[in-house]
Amino acid sequence: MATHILAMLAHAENEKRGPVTSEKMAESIQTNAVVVRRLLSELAGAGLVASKRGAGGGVALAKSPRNISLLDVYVAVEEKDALFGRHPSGPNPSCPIGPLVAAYLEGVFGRARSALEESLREVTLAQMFEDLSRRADRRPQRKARG
Amino acid sequence: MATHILAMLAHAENEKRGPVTSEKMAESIQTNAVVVRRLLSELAGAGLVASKRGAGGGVALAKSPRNISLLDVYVAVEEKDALFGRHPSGPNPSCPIGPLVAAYLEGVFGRARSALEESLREVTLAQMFEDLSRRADRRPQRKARG
DNA sequence: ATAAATGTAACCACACTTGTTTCATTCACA
DNA sequence: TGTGAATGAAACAAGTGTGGTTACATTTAT
Repeated sequence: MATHILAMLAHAENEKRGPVTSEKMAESIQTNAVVVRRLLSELAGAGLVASKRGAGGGVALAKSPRNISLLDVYVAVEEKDALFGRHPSGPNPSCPIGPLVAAYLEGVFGRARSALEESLREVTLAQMFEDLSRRADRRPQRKARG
Repeated sequence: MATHILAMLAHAENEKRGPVTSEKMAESIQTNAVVVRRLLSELAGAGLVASKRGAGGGVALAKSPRNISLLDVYVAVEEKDALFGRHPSGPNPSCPIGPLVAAYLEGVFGRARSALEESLREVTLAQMFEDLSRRADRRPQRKARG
């Protein structure tokens, strides 16, 4: 959803329209405006978007889409949770291998996470937007062009 | 937890002990025996463990630990969920880029997932067990050797 | 002033996971 | 053959996380 929002903002910027309201975006994403604003709040906290309050206000990208990577989005929105589950109970003194297994898996999944983040870092919003536009052009068989 | 269980089973096999009860394992993992059995049920469904019911029964590895990869475990236990969140609402006809963004991200995250699975495939239970044993040997400063 | 818009808090609904109890079933063994 | 040990599975409670909704304070252009 966050990526969808940013894609819309990039699109708006591309067409030199003004700031977009959370209402409009919620309509497009088919969710509630507050949900959008919750995400926007996280994105704003990461410096990716800037909002203008009051009438005629709305939200726009805070940086060039060339300077926003998917990693930025990922970190802003998803980074908080552990991504891979471990068992909740703490280490058991009677079983010394418990923490060892945990550490081992942490290593394996940690490397995978790093690789994921590397590949996300290499894709910018501008890049994705361009890819998407090209793909949309190459597929005119949609019933309505909206 | 599943990996912890399998490590214990590998350990039991290594010491030529009989099948291990879910009760014992629950004690070591510090959780309920039913929780262990739930995991064991998934692992058994994947052909990784075999259980013997009745008195003197328990669970043992169904294959050599050299033929069980961490990918097998991952697939057996975690594979069902999407691992990366997408928004739940279906595609919106009024916004043609929605599904495109979703597909794009699916591509990016799909590649990451493949890379993770590749790296998991290369680590066998036997390998991990050996690494862990060596690490445990090199760290004798634990209070009790349990 | 008024209307439009964000920002935020509170609450509900839903799903998922873990933990727990309970019961049926299976099997070894005396 | 009876008893106890063990798995298998169902049902339920509790905690957590997310999305949806309402409500309201705040800001701002007109």
